[in-house]
Amino acid sequence: MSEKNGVEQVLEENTPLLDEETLFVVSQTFKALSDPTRIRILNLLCKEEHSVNDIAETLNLSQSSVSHQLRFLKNLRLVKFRREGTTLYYSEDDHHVMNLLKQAIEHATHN
Amino acid sequence: MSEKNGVEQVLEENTPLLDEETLFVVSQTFKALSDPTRIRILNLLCKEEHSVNDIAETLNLSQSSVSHQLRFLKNLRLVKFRREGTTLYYSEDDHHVMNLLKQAIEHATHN
DNA sequence: TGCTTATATGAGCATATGTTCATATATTAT
DNA sequence: ATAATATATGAACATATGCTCATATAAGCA
Repeated sequence: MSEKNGVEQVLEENTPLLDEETLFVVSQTFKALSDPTRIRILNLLCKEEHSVNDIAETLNLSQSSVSHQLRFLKNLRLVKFRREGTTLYYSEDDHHVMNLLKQAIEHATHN
Repeated sequence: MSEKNGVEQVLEENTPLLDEETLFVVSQTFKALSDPTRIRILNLLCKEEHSVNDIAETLNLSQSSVSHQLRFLKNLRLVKFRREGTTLYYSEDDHHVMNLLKQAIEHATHN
């Protein structure tokens, strides 16, 4: 607080200021979870893999929109996919982030 | 997947589709955590309360920017404040959301 | 009351974001 | 090779977001 000077700031057991990279990673992670469409997609992939069209139909979204969002999630390595013919099956790829989502959903519903 | 029809969707032990309100609450929560400035502020308020100017100076942000973000966080009830003369001391007000942030920071740094 | 300090607020602006539309690419089957 | 199906992609557009600047408000003090 106001009575602290620089020396105390260093010596004290304190919450460290976050470095650029941590800040970037954390904000990116939460940004991925901050959009309703992506939340619905991740929630769907939570239990089992789904094809792009399947996701689109189940969630009433356009194929294009789903594909764009999956690219976004894939870039952050939150989802992965396997190919079977012309069909791509997407599934979750980050247990930890999925856990954050589950906690938030649990908290939002169970209250 | 594709072989499921509506009835099975209901009967099966399945990840339920999220309702509008849950979707809104969850996305709002993560949106709050998706901006570097807000993350830095919350990280600072994690341990102890801080005045607006203190936050601004510590994090090298403008007073206006901090005030705007604090209003945002206060609207979501993630922070609260107490007055002491002309000074407002802000502190955290949602242990659960703070926990999500800590987990993400932990994961980002400890990797 | 007037002055000072701390904080809040609104307008304006530049950038980011999410969607749609049209089209491209890729795989399989004929 | 051609057609059909599944998915990806880029441009365009509307809206959201976060910052700054100027100014308002609010509390304490001379």
